[in-house]
Amino acid sequence: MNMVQYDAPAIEKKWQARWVAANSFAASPDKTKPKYYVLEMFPYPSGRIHMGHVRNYTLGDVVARYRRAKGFNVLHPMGWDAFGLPAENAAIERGAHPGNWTRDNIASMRTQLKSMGLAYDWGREFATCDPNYYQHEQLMFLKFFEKGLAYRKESWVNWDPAENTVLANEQVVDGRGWRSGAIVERRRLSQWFLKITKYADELLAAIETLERWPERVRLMQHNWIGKSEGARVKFRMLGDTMPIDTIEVFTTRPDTLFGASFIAVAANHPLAVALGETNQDAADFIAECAKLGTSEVTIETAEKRGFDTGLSAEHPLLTGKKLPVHIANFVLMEYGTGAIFGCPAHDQRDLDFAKAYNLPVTPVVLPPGVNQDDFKITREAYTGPGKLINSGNWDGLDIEAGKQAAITALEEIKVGSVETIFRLRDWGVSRQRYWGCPIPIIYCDDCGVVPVPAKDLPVTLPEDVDFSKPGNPLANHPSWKHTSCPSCGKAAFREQDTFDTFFESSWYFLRYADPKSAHGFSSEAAEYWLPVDQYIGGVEHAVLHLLYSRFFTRALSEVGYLDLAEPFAGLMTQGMVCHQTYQDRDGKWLFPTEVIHDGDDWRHGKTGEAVRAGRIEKMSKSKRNVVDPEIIIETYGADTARLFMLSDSPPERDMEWTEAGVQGASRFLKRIYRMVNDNALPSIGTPQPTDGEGMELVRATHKAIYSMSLDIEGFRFNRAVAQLHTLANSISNTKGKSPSVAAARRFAIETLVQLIAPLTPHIAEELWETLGHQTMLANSSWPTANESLIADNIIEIGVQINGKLRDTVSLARDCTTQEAEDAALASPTIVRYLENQAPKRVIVVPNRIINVVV
RNA sequence: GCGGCUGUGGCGGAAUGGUAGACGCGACGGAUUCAAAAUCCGUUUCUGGUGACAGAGUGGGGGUUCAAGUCCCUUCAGCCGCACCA
Repeated sequence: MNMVQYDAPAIEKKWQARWVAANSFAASPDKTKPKYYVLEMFPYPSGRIHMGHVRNYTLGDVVARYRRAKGFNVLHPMGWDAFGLPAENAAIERGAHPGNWTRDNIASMRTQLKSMGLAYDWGREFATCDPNYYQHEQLMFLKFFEKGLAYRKESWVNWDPAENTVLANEQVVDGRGWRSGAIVERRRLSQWFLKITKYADELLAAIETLERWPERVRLMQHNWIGKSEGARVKFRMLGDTMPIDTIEVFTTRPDTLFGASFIAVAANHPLAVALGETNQDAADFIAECAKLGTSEVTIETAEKRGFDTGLSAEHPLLTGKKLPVHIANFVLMEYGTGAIFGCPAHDQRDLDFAKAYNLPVTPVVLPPGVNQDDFKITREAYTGPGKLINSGNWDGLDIEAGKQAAITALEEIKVGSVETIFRLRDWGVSRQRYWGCPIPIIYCDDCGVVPVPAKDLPVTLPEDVDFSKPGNPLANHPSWKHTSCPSCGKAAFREQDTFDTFFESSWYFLRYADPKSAHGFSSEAAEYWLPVDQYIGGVEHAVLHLLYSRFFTRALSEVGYLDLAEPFAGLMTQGMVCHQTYQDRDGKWLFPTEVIHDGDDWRHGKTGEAVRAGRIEKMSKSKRNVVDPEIIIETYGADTARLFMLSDSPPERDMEWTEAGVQGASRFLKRIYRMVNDNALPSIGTPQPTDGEGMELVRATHKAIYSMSLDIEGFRFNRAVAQLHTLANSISNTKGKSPSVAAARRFAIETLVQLIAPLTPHIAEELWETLGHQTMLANSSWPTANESLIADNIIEIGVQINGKLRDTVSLARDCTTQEAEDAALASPTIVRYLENQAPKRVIVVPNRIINVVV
């Protein structure tokens, strides 16, 4: 027997080199072929790949290789989301230039990715920090600006007074700067915004069309956009000394207007601000609200608190009825108009507030089946359906009719109108950072905001920057910001902010379609390749990245780049890679490599001390429950790592990385390797048997092709792997030595190698070559199942009595109902159970089940 | 608080309303070996029984159906998202 060892590293290097030599995975320029665009979310070049990347890219690679084998022109690109904060941190901490640091990281991660054997078209690779990339988004921005899709306004930022810099939200920990520990202040700065709210309705409505998106992502986007339909109502202030003469409120319940018992405004509402200037008590209360707002814990437990301004407003429909005006801590300036009318009977927050401040509670909606005299609101507001009461001539209307009546009445006297508002805010894209795409704007004392002319693009980042001083290096740079006004020629300043890095990732999938284009991408290329047929990545991008990309596609269409609404036709969100955690006696986290498994106990590999094995959690550096993909690939090979990634858990669910699981995957590959190398097989093309044991193996093979194809298309990779095991078992269990069985064995083994190729491509190519083939599997087509061979002729059917399984009978497939019934009733077991009673009814579901009802 | 997802052997997980537990991991028994690793064969949902077999079983309770892990109602637990959104 020929005992060849499975040498994964050697095999993997060999085939990776051959794929490169043959340029196997370049997308074809032939646009007459049906296309398939598979995309995995491109990585931030942190320096090393982690298991999450391995899972993500393995999933994408299976899809890409499968579609290629199915005859599609596949686009499967890879690149780098290369701007971002970690590069600046490295610069500050280690003195590395962000550009060099990023490019070094890209180089090492590219090497790591290549060792995984991913079928990428590397010819399309780019990094978003390259001016060749970001210059195009500068032009896009200018076009957005022309169309009013980009604008400038004042907005709040987190300001670290110690570092003299702006912090991102995630850099603020418990109200303090993460590095300095200084208490963060809020400051107003002029910033750039993209008008995503213009598309709020469209982005919401089009969620319906995203049929191949996970329901939960669609829901999250739905909630994020947060559409509320209601009315805007004006309340006239009473008295002459008012800072403002009307308060506008937004409500989704205009039908409860007669239940209004107070008006409440946010602490930063213009009325409150005006009052705070003259009234010390009001100012104190406002200051208190501002303080509370910063900590999240207090929001959860905060009681409803208010400040009675002593002012009042008039009810718009009840002349003379006065409503007291309060400043309330639960009213948000950012939502609606920053003011509400309180209807305590039908809103829990209003009720809590009314009880705290002794305000009247008037029920105006009567639940069905309740007597009005018995209906009292005590602890809980009633928000359910019912008929209006205490509401003048609206009494008796249901809620919907009441809303209509209210709007009509308010419109008639011009104090209100229909209003729809969204939770979605415009996208603030300014970042006070160096390592990002410069915003191509010039500020001139005379001409104001002047776009950089297209001919002057790109506005590139200066390389010679100084991170030793606090603040933004772009602002500190001696010369970069100084320029002349494109319109009048006078000395002027450049915008010193850069774009949010979500800007780059909002169109990179378009760039891949045409990565060398001088215009970002050509509309012809986009028209052929887009939308992305299958997008794969983590669910953490369910809202921001995916929503911004959907917006960008629409905005780019509006300014003439392309004609497309939705960028991603199919989306798959993968689960996290988890691992058990380990702690030593002192509670210090230990790496899995430091720990050895000793019977049921864990010990420290070096000290022998007992180790506490903890929860299985998402791999994270802080808990040290990480496994380095590079070491796995060196030890077992990329194919083993890929196979294990796919084997156990469905892709959208979290998976647990275990040593036993890796070994299981490795064992299976070795088994297949032996199967090919240790079996004396007849030559290619030996005719297949038509009966006997060989025929059974042929059938099993066709079943495997059929099921495996469906499983890959349905993202059931764990089942696809199970199909491969089943086929391998069938091959092993077929013992016959006759030529016909041997021919069947060759067919089955060849097919097994073809089927496993998208999952573990290197070993598949190697074995394909061992089997005598001259061509590469990378260029071979997917096997076709002969469906007529899939169904067995004799099938085992369960026989139930009153729905309980009692026996099985063998029947010819597609036999008549009568034959099935007769066979069932002839079964000795069934006869025994029937005890001479005649069955009441016999239900026969052909080829499935027989149920005898007694 | 609101919304969503998930609960199936020791474990990961399979099951178009139709024979629950495919496939794998682990465990146990056996073969091979001087021995071990590797490999091969077998057993493995639980309870009772040597056994044929019987009973129970998909978080709990109820319902629809000839038939429910699957559909409906209800309840519990875990996870995720949003969160004073008017």
